[in-house]
Formats: sequence, C-alpha cells, structure tokens
Amino acid sequence: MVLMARIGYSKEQEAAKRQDVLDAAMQVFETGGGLEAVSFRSVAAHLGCSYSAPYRYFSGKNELIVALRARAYCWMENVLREAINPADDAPTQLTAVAQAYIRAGLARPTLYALMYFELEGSDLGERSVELKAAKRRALGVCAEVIAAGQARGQLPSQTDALTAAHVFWIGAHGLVSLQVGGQLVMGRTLQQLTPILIRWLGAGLEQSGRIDDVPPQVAVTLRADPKTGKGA
Amino acid sequence: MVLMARIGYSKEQEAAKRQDVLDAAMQVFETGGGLEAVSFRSVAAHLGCSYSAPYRYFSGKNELIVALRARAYCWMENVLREAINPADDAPTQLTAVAQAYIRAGLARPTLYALMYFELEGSDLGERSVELKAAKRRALGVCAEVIAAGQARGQLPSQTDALTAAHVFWIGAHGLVSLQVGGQLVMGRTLQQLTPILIRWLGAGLEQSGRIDDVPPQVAVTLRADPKTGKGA
DNA sequence: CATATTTTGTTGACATCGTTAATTTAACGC
DNA sequence: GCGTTAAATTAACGATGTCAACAAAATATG
Repeated sequence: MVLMARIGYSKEQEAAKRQDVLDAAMQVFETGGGLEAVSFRSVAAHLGCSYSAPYRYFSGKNELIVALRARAYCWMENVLREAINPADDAPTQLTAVAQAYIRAGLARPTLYALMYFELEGSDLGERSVELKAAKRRALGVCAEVIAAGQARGQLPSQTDALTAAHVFWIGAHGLVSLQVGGQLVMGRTLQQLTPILIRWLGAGLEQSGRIDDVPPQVAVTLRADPKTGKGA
Repeated sequence: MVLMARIGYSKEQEAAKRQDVLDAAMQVFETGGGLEAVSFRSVAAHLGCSYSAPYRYFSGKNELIVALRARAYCWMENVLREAINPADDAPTQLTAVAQAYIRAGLARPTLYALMYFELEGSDLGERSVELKAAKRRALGVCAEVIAAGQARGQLPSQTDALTAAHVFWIGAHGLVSLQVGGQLVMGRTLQQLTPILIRWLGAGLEQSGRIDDVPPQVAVTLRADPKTGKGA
C-alpha cells in the first residue's frame, strides 16, 4: 500500500532492458533488410521473448524507431569524428568531414535513411530530447571544425559556425539523399557533383564576409498558399 | 479463341481507369493525411469499387505509389514554371525558382515528401520511365533557366546547365527536407538559412569559371567499407 | 521466512493491411 | 443467343500494431 520509493537499481535495470531491445532491433535492421523488417514480433523473436514484451519499454513502434534513429546519428557522429585529422588546417578538415558524411551515406544507405525517417503525422521525433541531442552532437562535429578554423583565422567569421555547419549539412544531405534515392537524372553522378558542391559551398563560406551582409537579393516569403504552394 | 487485336479504344479505357484510381488515391492522400492513409482498400472505397479491383491497373502498392510520385513531380514542375518571370534576368529567375521550390515544399510537406518516397528495397521507382520523365521535366525547369542565362552571358558557362541545376536542386532539397523533418537544431531557422544557401551556391556558380577547373581539393573515394562507412 | 504488492512477461484477440485465388458478373464478337 | 474474354467481387491467408486479460517473477513489508 505504501508507494515504493523508486530506487536507482530498478531504473538501471529498465534502461538495460531498453538497450537490449534496441540491440535486437538494430540487429534485425542491419541483417534483415532495413526498417521494413523491424517489427515488434521480429525483434521479440530475435530477443527470445514474446511479441508484446517490448511494450513495457517502448510505448509503440514510433518510440522504438525514434530510439533507433538516435543510434544512427551516433553512428554518423563517430564517422565524422574519425574523419578529422587534427594536424590539418580547418578547410581541409571541413572537406574531410563533408567527404566522410557523403561516403558513409553511400556505404550504408539504409542506415543513413534511418537518421531521417519519420512516420507521417508523428511529431514524436521532433520532441524526443534523446534524438535531438544525438542530432546536435553529430552536427556539432562539423560546427566545431568551423569554429576552430574561425578562431585560428583559417575561415571567415562572418557566418557563425553553427549556421555554416547547417549549410554544409544541408548540401551533403541533399546530395546523399538524392543519390541514395536514385534521383540524379541523365547520367549526372555523385562523383561529378560532390567536388562541385563542396567547392561551391566553400566559395560561399570563404566569401561570406563580402556577400552575407548585402541586402538579401532573396526575400524569403514565409507564408504560402497551402493549395498551390505559391507565395502570397 | 482468336486473340483479339488490341485496339486503341481498349487501351484508352484502361489508361482512363488508371487515372481514375490515381485521382482517388491522390484525393485520399491529400485529405486523409498522407501516404499512411492510402491503401488499396481506402482508395477503392473512395472510388466505389471493391478493394481488389485496382489490381487490374496496378500490380501492387509500389506501382501505385510510383505513379503518385510522378504526380508530385508534376506539381513541383508547375510550381517552378509559374515562378519564372520572363522579364527577369537569369540570376533573378534562378533565385526565384529556388525560392519557389523551398516555399512549395514548406507549404505542402506531405506532398513534397511524396516526391522522394521510396519503399525500402524496391528499385521500382528507379526503373519507372514515367517517374524518371517527371523528374527530368521538373529538374529541367531549373536547367533551362541556367542554360538560357548562360546563352545570354548572364551566367558563367564553365559548369554545364544540368549539372548546375543538380547542385541547386541538391541544396534546395537538403534544406526543405531537413526543415520538414524538423532536423534543424538549436534555433537555426529556414528563414536564416535560405538566403545564405542561395547566396553561397550563387557565389559558387558565378565563380565556377575560376574554381571548377582547379585540381580537385576533394578526391572523392568511391569505395567504402560497408561496415564502418569509412573510406578504403 | 511468509505474504502482499508491484513489476514483468505471456497469451489471446481485434482491426487493418497487402496480396492471391476462386468465383461471379459484364462486355463483346459471331 | 452463345461462347469467349475482360472486369470486378468475395473469401481467405499471413503479417502487423496494439490492447486487455491473465500468469509469473521479483521485491518490499511484516
């Protein structure tokens, strides 16, 4: 009748079980052909428990997927970190990070896609602090390189590091995402586009001191007609 | 017993039915909350036929989705075409197209996502000539603007138009995709990033004559270890 | 240690989905 | 009208997400 004071032990046990479920889910994901193969039943079978047991640790499939996505971001973070040679200067490090991102996405397309997967109409991913932190850490690798380069005077400081990192992230993600999805048309290849994209973005960053403070040629219209998608 | 010579009439009828199914599917998609709501059963109900009838016109759900994706590309193509003011010069048109793309993606995120949706492990989308043509037409809008600008001497011709269009497409898609997926972190907004991205890419394009023929600072490694995602 | 309570896991069930097969209905040439 | 072909319907199968009822194990309290 007395409410038990929750002690740390139980919570650790619970977290460990959560990780076990995630391990199994990740194994199913990696061996069995992506998210399609990840079901509560397959994961439970791979784990040796009944198909409804994981519900103790995940409210539903959404939550499980969100946790898997966080793992995918951790993977990418590690890939990016390992791509940095501390002896290099910042521009070299930055291109190395961009290259590593693109290469990793190509090498493991389903794992890459997992990072960005979201069930329709679910904002669970946007609200998960765990996932948000994983994203921040991964993007942070790029931002740190830029910030360090700016501090050393090897990169212009006009654009703040995190914003610049976002722009590089945008470019790299756009490239990988289109390539993985088979969206590049008419023989344009990633091999051609990668150096151009990186050079162009690099040109923008290096010139940001000159161009970022000009009155925006582009006036971004926020509101748009939901029916046509055209601006107001 | 004699095989009936297939006459045009029958084929037209068949194509019309296909379009009817697609219309219903699109309606379900737009009113019922995205692809999740599109099932053979819901489409058939919306169409007043039985749930198995559409199998006469689509081999399975994959094929139906691929056809829907083609429609999404047509939508985007129209949006981009309407964004072009023939009186403007090429750089202005180019930024207008980029803006329109981003604005449309923001205004109709689920329809935007439909363009790039692909069931895992299915290469049906990559092989559909209909879808490929729709992609080519949409990307062609951007490529035509650049090509015309190059012909008029308003844009440098070092990078061929279609490749340059790809780079802009990559950037715009990366931006919209990250924003729609709620991936932008730590308060960076699309309103901040859009002008920067467009300016940076514009800087790259305008300077491509100077930088695109330097020995690539970035040596793209094609092969990578599938296990770690790191380069060989 | 024994019991009461909480936590954890299992089974059964339901609705939905994609898909296929068997069957019925409609259309069409002769 | 008849036979053949196309089109649509129904039934059914396996799989999935999810929940509720129930059993088992663990743990706190006396």
